Amino acid sequence: MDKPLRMIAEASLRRMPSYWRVLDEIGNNGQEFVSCTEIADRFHQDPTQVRKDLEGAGCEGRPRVGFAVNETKRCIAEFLGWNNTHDAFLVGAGNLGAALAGYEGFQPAGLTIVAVFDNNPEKIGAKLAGKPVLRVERFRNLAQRMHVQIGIIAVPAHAAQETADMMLESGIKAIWNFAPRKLSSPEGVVVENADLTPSLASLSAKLRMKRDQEVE
Amino acid sequence: MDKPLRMIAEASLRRMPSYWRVLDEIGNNGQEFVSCTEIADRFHQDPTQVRKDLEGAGCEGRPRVGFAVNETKRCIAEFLGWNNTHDAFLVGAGNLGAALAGYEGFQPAGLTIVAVFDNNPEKIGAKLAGKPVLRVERFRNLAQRMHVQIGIIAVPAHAAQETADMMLESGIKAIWNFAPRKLSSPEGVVVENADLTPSLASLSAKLRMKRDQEVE
DNA sequence: TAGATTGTTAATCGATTAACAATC
DNA sequence: TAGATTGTTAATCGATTAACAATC
Repeated sequence: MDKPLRMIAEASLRRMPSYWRVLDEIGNNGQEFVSCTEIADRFHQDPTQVRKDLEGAGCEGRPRVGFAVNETKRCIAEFLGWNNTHDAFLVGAGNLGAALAGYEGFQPAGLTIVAVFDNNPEKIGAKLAGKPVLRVERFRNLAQRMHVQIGIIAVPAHAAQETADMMLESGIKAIWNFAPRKLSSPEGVVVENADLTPSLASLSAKLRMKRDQEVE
Repeated sequence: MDKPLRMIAEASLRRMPSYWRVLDEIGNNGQEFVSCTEIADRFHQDPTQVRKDLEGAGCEGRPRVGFAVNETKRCIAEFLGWNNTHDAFLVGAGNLGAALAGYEGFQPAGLTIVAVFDNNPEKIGAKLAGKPVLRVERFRNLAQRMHVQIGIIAVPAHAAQETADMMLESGIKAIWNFAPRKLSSPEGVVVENADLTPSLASLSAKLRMKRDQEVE
């Protein structure tokens, strides 16, 4: 707010939730202050990196004392935009959609999936994790009326791009894409890919390398 | 196999599945050769990076002609360990577990979830996406008998570490962790975190920055 | 004051990008 | 041959890590 919004590194940004979680745990133990070293130790990470990351988020500590646990939690949440609650629409009522609709871990982030959309008549009208499943044709109208800004894509890969296009036409500002496909989208729209395939590739390649080493 | 196994960058590794997918598409169009530039254009990426990545995976192209589509697909699959099929055990039969058990996108990677484990008596004995749900106490014995090397964690955060410990005692060599918590594990074990929180943090922080900019 | 920890600047490291030579 | 594209080495860029000054 008072500080100029410097561009912070993507990698740094992605470490923030871990910091938040550690602070949450430490706070629940009744501890009021914590040093970067203590935070870093929990992940076998460099204390300097923690300090830099927190600085980037605009959090301030006190020399000799450390960072105030609750204040720093608030600061991270503020930085990540987790203090404003976000309503989101989810498209795709399959297995993955069901998991996302029912997942409770998004709560600290203030993310609430308020409705699910699908084009399968058998699913429409039912509930998914307590949320109504609606005809995908209703997305646009409802998104505009409710000022929903986040769209979550959990459809098969071949339908991902058209779903994204539809979302953008509906005024969606940010897309969280779980389909294994890169989306093309206009400049200025926030697109975050949550495709699991890179993670699986890393796992299996490392497992293979390990095996190859053992054979040698 | 013939080449020394150089350490390849993590980021490069994670780009491999996209290359494989593009090659798959191009191959299905009947095209036999493809240049790095053509691959790169699909992601608005640098052609040099594609070339470097493929080189790192041990794939070879032909000057003036490009990379042979099918050969390069095979090369990437080989590099990622996708030619050997992997059986995996999944622990946690909740929403997320159901999504993973039913997800078909793991097939190109040769990953098959053969059994699901849980400690909730109501779930045990049922099927999840066609796979049997078993008592978690049976994990160890079955894993050793079936030589299963990959364990997938889809339990709540507070149970993640004990699940990991149990897996490692059972001889599991690689853990794919979907719980939002870093795991501590001995050197040499492959642990890949698929926690969604960093992805969500990136999304919401960027959305907030965008909004802040518009206000100015 | 002394000492611990932050804040900040400098050095290192690695990944990405650019340049150019090799090749079919 | 000429030209397109690979293969490879060099330059740039950015992120991580180290060093040290500032501060309570």
